[in-house]
Amino acid sequence: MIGTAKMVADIIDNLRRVFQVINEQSKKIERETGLTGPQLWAIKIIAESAPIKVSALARRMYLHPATVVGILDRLEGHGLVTRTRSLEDRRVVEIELTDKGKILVAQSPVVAQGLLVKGLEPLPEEKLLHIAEVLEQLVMILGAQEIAPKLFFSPEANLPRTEGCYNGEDT
Amino acid sequence: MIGTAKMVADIIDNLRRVFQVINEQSKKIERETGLTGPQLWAIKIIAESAPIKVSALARRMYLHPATVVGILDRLEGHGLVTRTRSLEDRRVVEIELTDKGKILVAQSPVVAQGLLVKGLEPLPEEKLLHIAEVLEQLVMILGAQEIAPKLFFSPEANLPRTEGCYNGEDT
DNA sequence: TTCAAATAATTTGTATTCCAAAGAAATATA
DNA sequence: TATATTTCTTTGGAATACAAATTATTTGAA
Repeated sequence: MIGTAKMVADIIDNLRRVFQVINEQSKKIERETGLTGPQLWAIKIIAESAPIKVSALARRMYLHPATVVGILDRLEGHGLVTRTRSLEDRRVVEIELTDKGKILVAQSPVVAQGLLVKGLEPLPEEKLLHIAEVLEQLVMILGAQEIAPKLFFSPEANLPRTEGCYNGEDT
Repeated sequence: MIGTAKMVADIIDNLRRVFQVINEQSKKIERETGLTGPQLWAIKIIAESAPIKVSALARRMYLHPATVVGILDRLEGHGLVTRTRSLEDRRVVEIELTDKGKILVAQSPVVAQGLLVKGLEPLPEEKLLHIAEVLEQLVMILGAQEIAPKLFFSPEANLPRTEGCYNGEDT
């Protein structure tokens, strides 16, 4: 007979393992691309949403704009992104990927997401439904239903210590 | 009819949500205790294993000893830990919690682990078994079976970029 | 129209985390 | 004893992160 306590402990242990693999994958990518976690995180968001404003990027990353400026400096230094003053509103700076940046993003593997996708796809629908249900339940337990999912391989442990200070919308 | 692709995407989204809640909880604790993530992580390990050597602590945290020295400096500055030269081997420094440190650790809530435990415990065994199976499957997919689970609220995204350099055992 | 307020990005200053490399002290081994 | 190893610390450098101040621009109100 398996006790409740033991099962709860097992569940938590396995969740930890999942997280750890994901983080390790992201480290590997860091070594391969030469970019740090936040830099990679930023460039992925830019790839998704270019052209994007500095403030919008900061919001998406849950970081202070000043922090993002530094990250952008480095990405620009690597020739991966460009900054352009908007003609419509010259206070605004629009960030885009260079060709080099696009290639890097395209090449940088999908990390643990890839591992997961590859592992999940071949499973029968029935089993997938199973897994989906369980995760949904975990999310409910954590009261996380309303939180928008973010990128995985982001250094979320480095999230800012205080609440975000930019709450507006894009555009 | 629900497509495979959609279910896979949902699963990954929900994993992200779980991940994020845990990190947010840890941020909250940071604000409450006034300690940063690594500091809290360190002090928790010290609480578990005191007295612990600097090298052992570094190993447990997967950090470079030099990094741990800095963290210890700050914890010592806050009056939370003590450093004592070992009498047996005077190269060794043994770290222990002060009373203040013990109180802090005791008070600092168990974060997302607590949320999970509280949410899981009341579920029927049957359901727990379900969840446990699914997570085990995810772990298998990620090939993470052999990885020892680590603390949750640790800034694992900040793991060292290179392989660990201390491989010995405690004691 | 003019001038104050708000907005957007940046700069400056400070703290922290992280590592590598080099150093000092103690211990172990040849 | 001489050499190597272990243990911790120091030094130096890069990146992340925020707050506060700054600059340029736009918006809005008098």
